[in-house]
Amino acid sequence: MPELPEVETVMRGLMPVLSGKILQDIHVHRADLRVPFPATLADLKGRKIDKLTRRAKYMLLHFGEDILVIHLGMSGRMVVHRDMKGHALQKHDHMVMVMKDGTGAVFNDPRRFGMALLIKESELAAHKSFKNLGPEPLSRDFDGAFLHAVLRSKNTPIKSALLDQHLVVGIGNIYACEALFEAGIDPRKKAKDVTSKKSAELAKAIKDVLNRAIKAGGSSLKDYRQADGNLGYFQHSFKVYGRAGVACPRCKKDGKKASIIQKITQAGRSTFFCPSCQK
DNA sequence: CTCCTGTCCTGCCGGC
DNA sequence: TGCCGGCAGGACAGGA
Repeated sequence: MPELPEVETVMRGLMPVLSGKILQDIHVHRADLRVPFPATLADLKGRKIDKLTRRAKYMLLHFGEDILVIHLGMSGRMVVHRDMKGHALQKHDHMVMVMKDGTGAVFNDPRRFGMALLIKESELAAHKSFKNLGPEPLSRDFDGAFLHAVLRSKNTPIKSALLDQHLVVGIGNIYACEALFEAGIDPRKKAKDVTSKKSAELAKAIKDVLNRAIKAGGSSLKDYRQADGNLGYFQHSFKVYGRAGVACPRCKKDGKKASIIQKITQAGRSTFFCPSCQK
């Protein structure tokens, strides 16, 4: 679920409740996620959260040198509460953070694909989850020239390449489909065959689609929620994702007979695209 | 090495 | 209504 825009939205929602605050208590109710919670989370009690940052789809809560890294996996949520005293534990609430001022945040994850890691700031860059990550797509490091350069050696379909966090981070199944539609690129095209010109268009489409999604507060596909519990709105803007069988909005706009959005499987994941607009 | 498949887990939806 | 198969936003190990 959570791709870059959703993680960014959640992090922004957590900031006013967690940043600069003292963590009074942290309870783990269920530690056996797919990656088990570290046993040392309790060491964070009494410590201050200096700041929250994001890298790829990871949220980083900085407790001085110690960083609590949270990944939401497929179904994870972080929900803030203005008053933790009144919070009754919900199903799949695996970790609860209570701040000294009575506010708090709850990590809830039905499928338990999410994770929490405790990493020293000095060891973050060398950590296996971080050391091979590509650039942030919204940074200046990421542009058409960079994208073209990393795609050149890839024999895999462009859609699959966009999901590879070693090339560029933060793009998941939804935004890969949406960006390829926006750039007019066939998801089945080999990454190495994407031209320099098309790479530039794709880089721009990725930035645009991610920025628009962040502005909308993330998508609300299925049960995604912002940190305040509200739904995001970007799902209403999907042009192709989840729209198999529906008329392509671009074909339709051009007044011609609209093509129908197709759904195919690539590398075990669903891909949605317009067979006419995407070449 | 590169690339794809399967797997982890629960919930939900559609079909029968 | 109830059961069951299929599918879901991510990441990574393992095999070809």
